[in-house]
Amino acid sequence: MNIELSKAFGTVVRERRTQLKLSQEELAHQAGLHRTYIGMIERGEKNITLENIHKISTALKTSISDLFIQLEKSQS
Amino acid sequence: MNIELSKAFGTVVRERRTQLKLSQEELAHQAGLHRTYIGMIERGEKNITLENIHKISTALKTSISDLFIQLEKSQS
DNA sequence: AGATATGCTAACTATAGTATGTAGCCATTA
DNA sequence: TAATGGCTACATACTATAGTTAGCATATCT
Repeated sequence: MNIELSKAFGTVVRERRTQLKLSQEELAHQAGLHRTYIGMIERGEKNITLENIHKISTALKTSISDLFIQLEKSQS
Repeated sequence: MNIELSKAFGTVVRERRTQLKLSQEELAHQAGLHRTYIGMIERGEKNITLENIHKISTALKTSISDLFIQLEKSQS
């Protein structure tokens, strides 16, 4: 599993979540996921699937493409 | 599993692959994945993970964000 | 101290990932 | 006509790991 990519994705999620002043628990609830799972994603410990990427992007009130634009920006 | 989203993603992959005049087998080889797995992805039968999204986008000589921009364009 | 937020471990179960084999379609060539 | 090769669909089946949860620790507030 590509740890770097998952970590970068987790960082983007965390940045967006804190911008919205949401706790992990609040984001988890919005996305229909568990609190500890959101923590794992933000720490890059899981290789997230497309369905959950979508749930999280929706809960963060943005699009999947926007999250990856942010991610790719941070890589360059 | 959100079948619609996976199907839409598969369609984007297939369009891009055929544009590049690659067979499923050639794309699979470029991405380090199996031939039949690419078929499943294109048909939307699997909830693909971030790591494999990345492998496929690289093999398709594009970025993850670009694939989802295409996907979101097709949805609207 | 009590409340809130997050990290981390450990388990379980659901399913993604990998692969083999078969069959079908559509060209091209004999 | 039929035979061959390239490409893809589909049906299993196995094994690796994503997804889900509970519990406890740590840290930072008021």
